[in-house]
Amino acid sequence: MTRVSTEDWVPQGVGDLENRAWEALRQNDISVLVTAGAGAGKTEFLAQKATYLLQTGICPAPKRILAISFKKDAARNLTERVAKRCPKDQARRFDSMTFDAFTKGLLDRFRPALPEPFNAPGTYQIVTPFRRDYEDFIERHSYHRVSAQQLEKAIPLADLPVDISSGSEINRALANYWQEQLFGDDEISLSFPMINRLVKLLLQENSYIRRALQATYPIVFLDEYQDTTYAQYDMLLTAFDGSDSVFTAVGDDKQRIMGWAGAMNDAFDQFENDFEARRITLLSNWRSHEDLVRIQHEIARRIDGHVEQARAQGTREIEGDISAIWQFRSIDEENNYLAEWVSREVQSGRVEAHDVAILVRMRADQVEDEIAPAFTARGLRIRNAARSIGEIQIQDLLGEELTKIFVPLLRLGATYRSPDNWALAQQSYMFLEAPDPDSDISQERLLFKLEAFVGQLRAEVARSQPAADSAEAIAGMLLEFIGSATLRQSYPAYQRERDFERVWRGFVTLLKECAEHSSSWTEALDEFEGIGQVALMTVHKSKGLEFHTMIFYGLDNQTWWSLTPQRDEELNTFFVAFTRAKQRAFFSQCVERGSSIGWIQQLLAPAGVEVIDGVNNG
DNA sequence: ATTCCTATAGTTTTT
DNA sequence: CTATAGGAAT
Repeated sequence: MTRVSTEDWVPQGVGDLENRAWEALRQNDISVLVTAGAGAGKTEFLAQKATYLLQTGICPAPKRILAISFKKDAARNLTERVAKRCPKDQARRFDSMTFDAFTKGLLDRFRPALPEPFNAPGTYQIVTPFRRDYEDFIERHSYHRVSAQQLEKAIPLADLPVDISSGSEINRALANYWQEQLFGDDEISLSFPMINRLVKLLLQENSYIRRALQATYPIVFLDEYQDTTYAQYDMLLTAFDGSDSVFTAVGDDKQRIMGWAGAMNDAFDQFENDFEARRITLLSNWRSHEDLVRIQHEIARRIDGHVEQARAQGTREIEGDISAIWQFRSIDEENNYLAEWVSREVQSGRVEAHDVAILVRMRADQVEDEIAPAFTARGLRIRNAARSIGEIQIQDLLGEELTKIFVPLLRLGATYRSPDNWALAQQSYMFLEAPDPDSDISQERLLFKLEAFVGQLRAEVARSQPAADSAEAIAGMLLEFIGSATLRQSYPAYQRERDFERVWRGFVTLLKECAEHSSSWTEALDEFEGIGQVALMTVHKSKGLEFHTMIFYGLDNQTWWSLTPQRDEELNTFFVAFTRAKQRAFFSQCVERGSSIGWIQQLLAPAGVEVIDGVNNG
């Protein structure tokens, strides 16, 4: 279709790229490793590179690009950016997904092709075993020389089938564990590391599937590469063994925060060796302004003595303090001050509530209970995106296709004129029903049906006050109209009943909850979508996100017990938190919870970050 | 039976 | 950093 020559191609939707980004973009015959600090636009770079490869025909139809991210947010973000920049038929050849979605997808399609006994028939459930579960298993079978931790660590590393010929106890325990997970219960129970091992086996044993995969994807992107686990990397090597596929990995060693979950220590060196990759470092920071970048550099230098100074490209829009450590005497004092401060900032119009994030080191649910009352008292709501609604977290639920289809319909039901939602509803309905493109009549008929349904929905919404019952009834209407069979056929992720139910139940539950404490349906929907709410999440969850103002809740030696100069990954976590801020980054510390962390204060002091008495300050 | 010492684990994610 | 377990010393 619309093909552009490589010389004529220009970046889409952004001003320009920095020189090194251009260089990395034009490396198409060899693999590249793009290292760049926070806010360098690594994701945008991948979106541009995908656009370039698709538009210039370097990735010609029917070949596709595979982009692998860690988080659903990130994967979706990439899809959306490419969709915005490319015509439909090109954007459709860009497959962006998480590592786990990629492996799970392969497993779901090819499970019967696995060798015995791993092709055991029947549905499976996904489990996330805790340390306790491994301990129970070990105790039940009396493996005296094996610890729960050993077993847990061994699962993602051991190739299948587990070799028990050596007679080592850990291998016998492993083999037995697999046996039990496959045949011990009515239903097969698999954890993500287990799915990874099954897919590795599948790809290793089945050259047909492997070759098909390689032929489909001559180009592979890896986002947040620094957090790739040994198991994931091993699976990738197997999948693309002997292929000519060209890899582009982007990442930042300073943001490596998943070591505890098995992320590689030497990911960058390994990649350079295995893929004969060229390493390119980007220097810009598009997210934060100069004054913040200067502070970030102090932390970055502490993590990596050789790090290059980033070039700040963001503009400072805020007067006064842009970073400080706020100290409080009691938790009450702290909560009230923070709520008051945020409320004042929102009311003065300096920042929108949803552009403020409260980050915590751990236990977001607990912190939510602690601070929410102070915010509610001032008319602000806290959104804990990681809160679980049944078996799904709010942030994941909001990104689901089901939500994207249902929410615009609900909006139409709750308002009279809403062209945007009308367009969205029409678009997804047409996609789901897939009418004959040549038949105007069938398209018109569908539009008519949709209009009639929205009419019914409006009547129902007008008739009922927002409440749990009415919310459930209205959600039921939606599902009946769209049809669960249609939904499940249209999206591979909903094919398994389990996967669909998990999302659907989460949707209904959250809608009910929001309806219960709202006085209008519009308000309920705003709450559902998190509009006008202050985000609360762990640092780990915030990876890859950005906010106008970041407040780190609890910079004390109890919540950060492991933040010591010896544990480098903890400093990385601190760095990730700090670099989420576009304009301002504050930290709160409270004597009631623990004492201050001297060396962090000393690290930040030269950059002008002061310790301030939180209450007498304003 | 009690106290005292030392070693160790805990947090954070992915459909 | 704290909480807790287990062993040694009282």
